[in-house]
Amino acid sequence: MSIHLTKRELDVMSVVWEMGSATVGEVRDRLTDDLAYSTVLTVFRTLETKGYVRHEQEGKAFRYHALIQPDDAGDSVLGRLLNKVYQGSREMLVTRLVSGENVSPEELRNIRKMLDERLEEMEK
Amino acid sequence: MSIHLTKRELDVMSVVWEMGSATVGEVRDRLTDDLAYSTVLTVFRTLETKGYVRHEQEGKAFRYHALIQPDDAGDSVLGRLLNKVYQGSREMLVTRLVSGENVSPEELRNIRKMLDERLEEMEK
DNA sequence: GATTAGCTATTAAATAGATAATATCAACAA
DNA sequence: TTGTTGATATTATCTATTTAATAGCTAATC
Repeated sequence: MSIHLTKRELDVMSVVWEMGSATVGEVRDRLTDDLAYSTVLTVFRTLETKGYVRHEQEGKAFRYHALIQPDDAGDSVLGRLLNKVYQGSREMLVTRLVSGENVSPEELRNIRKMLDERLEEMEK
Repeated sequence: MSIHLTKRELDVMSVVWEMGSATVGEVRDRLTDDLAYSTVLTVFRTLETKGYVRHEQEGKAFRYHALIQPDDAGDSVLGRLLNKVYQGSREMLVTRLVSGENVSPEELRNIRKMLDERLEEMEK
């Protein structure tokens, strides 16, 4: 059972992940698109129905907490991207990922270091 | 203007990219889901309307060719994944990408090599 | 010339997703 | 008590997406 989030659901989950938890109002304030209060509420309710968030009362408002982690939501997207767009080649995917202008050498070195560590791990 | 493909559109484009070009029947045969001929045709027609493929007559059938490349379609997904799921951290994304069991050391080394080359390129 | 095979074209309909108006409710203030 | 405020709950609407039935066309075949 892989996790599927629609575009809007991802927008909302993203804020929840970033903030740790969030209310409808907080999410609404952070979204670039200007959505109605009830719109954001509706998204939260479907997320709750799907079991991806839970809420607790906080004053008169609800505070929502994530029940899934970013990786859980990312895997299905990443898998589809890898297979359908990059024909299963992780190298092609990463090549594209680091091909932009605004990618710093530090970031590249960090990624390389991570790979080194993972390779060492594998050879044990 | 970023390119957006729906799930089904991506399924179809994926076959076209892989084969170089494809007819409705060829795509239909390669999809894991068993769709009606007219269903695949409809997807091709919307892809053509959007300007993502063109067709030429081949015998009595149409042969479709891609007018967009995998990278073009991948960028919007990759960007959203990077920002909404991994909070902009390419390292986190790549870490997850290479964390599966079925990732070979060769693939990791190839990715590392690609990063080396890119780093050298940047320092020039 | 009628039939069949293999297509494309047209049209319809069901489902999913996005958006928000309006109703309701509870707490606090006047 | 009676608004007013700031939430949630309900309900509706619109658009996008997916799927496919069926109609129509053309070339080969009987």
